[in-house]
Amino acid sequence: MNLHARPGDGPAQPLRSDAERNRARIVAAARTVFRRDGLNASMASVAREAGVGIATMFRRFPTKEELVAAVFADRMDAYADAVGTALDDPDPWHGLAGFIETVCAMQAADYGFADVLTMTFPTAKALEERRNQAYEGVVQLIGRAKAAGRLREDFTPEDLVLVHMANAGVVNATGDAAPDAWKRVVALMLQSFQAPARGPLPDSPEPRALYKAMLRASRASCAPPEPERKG
Amino acid sequence: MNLHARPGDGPAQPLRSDAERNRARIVAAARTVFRRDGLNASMASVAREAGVGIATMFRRFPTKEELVAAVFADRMDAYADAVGTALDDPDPWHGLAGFIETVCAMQAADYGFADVLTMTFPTAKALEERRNQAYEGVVQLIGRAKAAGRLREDFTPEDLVLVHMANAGVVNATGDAAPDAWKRVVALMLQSFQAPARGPLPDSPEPRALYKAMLRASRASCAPPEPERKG
DNA sequence: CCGGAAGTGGATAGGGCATTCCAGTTCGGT
DNA sequence: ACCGAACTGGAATGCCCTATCCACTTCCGG
Repeated sequence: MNLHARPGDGPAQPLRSDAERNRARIVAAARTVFRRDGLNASMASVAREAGVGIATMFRRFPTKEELVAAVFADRMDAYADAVGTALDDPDPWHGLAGFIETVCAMQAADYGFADVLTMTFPTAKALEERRNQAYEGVVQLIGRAKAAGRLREDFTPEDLVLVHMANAGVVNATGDAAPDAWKRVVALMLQSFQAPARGPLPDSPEPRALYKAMLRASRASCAPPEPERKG
Repeated sequence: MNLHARPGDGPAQPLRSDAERNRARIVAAARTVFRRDGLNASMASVAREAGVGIATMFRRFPTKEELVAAVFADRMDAYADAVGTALDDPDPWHGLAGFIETVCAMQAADYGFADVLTMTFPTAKALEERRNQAYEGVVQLIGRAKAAGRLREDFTPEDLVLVHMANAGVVNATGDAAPDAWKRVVALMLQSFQAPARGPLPDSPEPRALYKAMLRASRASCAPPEPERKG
């Protein structure tokens, strides 16, 4: 699971042992905090949780995006793996449905990841690469499920993102007061994905528009309060 | 539309004319700000938008909940009215579907209202009364649509709240980058609500649990940052 | 075991937000 | 026109957040 992989993961000279230790503590703390509070958690709160000075945070992770990338690398791996598993399923519909359920469960278990799936982080190369990799798998999966006549013909890959957004909404709103509510919503969506379609749908959003939306959201989380606009 | 109705709307002696004018400006400003930024907008930003001193805000609306109640009174009226319209429809399924579309459109047009529909504000009597009134209408509507054999039998009133939460998630995530994405999600959900059901669903959340969730959310928006928990 | 590079945390600047206080202003009945 | 009550805005307090700086500490190769 690449526990020691760092963003650049490259030639940059290795950290001194104590620095490496602190780095790990920071990532672990961030994992906890993001899971609990979502991506809106502050850098400061992560530093506190890690028991480390604020400066240490910023030296190691100058931007929240880098921290997010480090924290969710393994979740993204699991996400990509889940697509692989789905592709291995001899029944493509069963594979797709299982994949969607699995991923939504991951969102329910980690508020931070719920957010991550509705955003895009252009500078987090490794993360986005995994996402694209998963995307390609999903496209295949969709094609096969349609070919098998189990998935409605007008289903698009963008619909998957919409599912993530809707699920994030339910998960965030219900919290642990109704921890299983998302399952019902996801089941409902899955049923309407089945072929034959019960009716036409409004157009799927343009991929570019959706990308813009995801970008906007990540910027809102990772570089917040602008000077405040005036009338 | 009760433009001049105030929360208590009662015997409390009338405001001085200048105070009343400021009050109106505050409510108008809050309407604008909440619509644009959702309920997380700060009291301070509303005061700025209104061009009024901060103290004036707090004297008139000591809690954000009261401001929210004043601002969304008319939206809640429209919400209740929409149920009435739906009940007048000779085709109960058509009525229900139209209602859901209408309300989700209201959410898309007003981020603040999108939030309001996923929260509950115990002290805002008028608001909650309207909500309950709408709720009763919805229960009837559901009954009729089931009786007409058009709505799946396991549909519950709580599902409507889940729709609001999911829709809020989509609306918030897409913003104006993909302003119509919600329509597709809502259409999908509607199709899966149709009878006959395509399969069983996980249980609907308990009404009490859902209430707790909605309460939690409103508290998060109206009385935020607790001291920060420690490890 | 020693010295410099690497690393550390606290202090600090700069900004936002909620909330309270108060000296000055405006309203409106007489 | 007057005067007290009602009302006003800004200043002050206290907290949290991002980001940077810097004097001090720790590591580790020679």
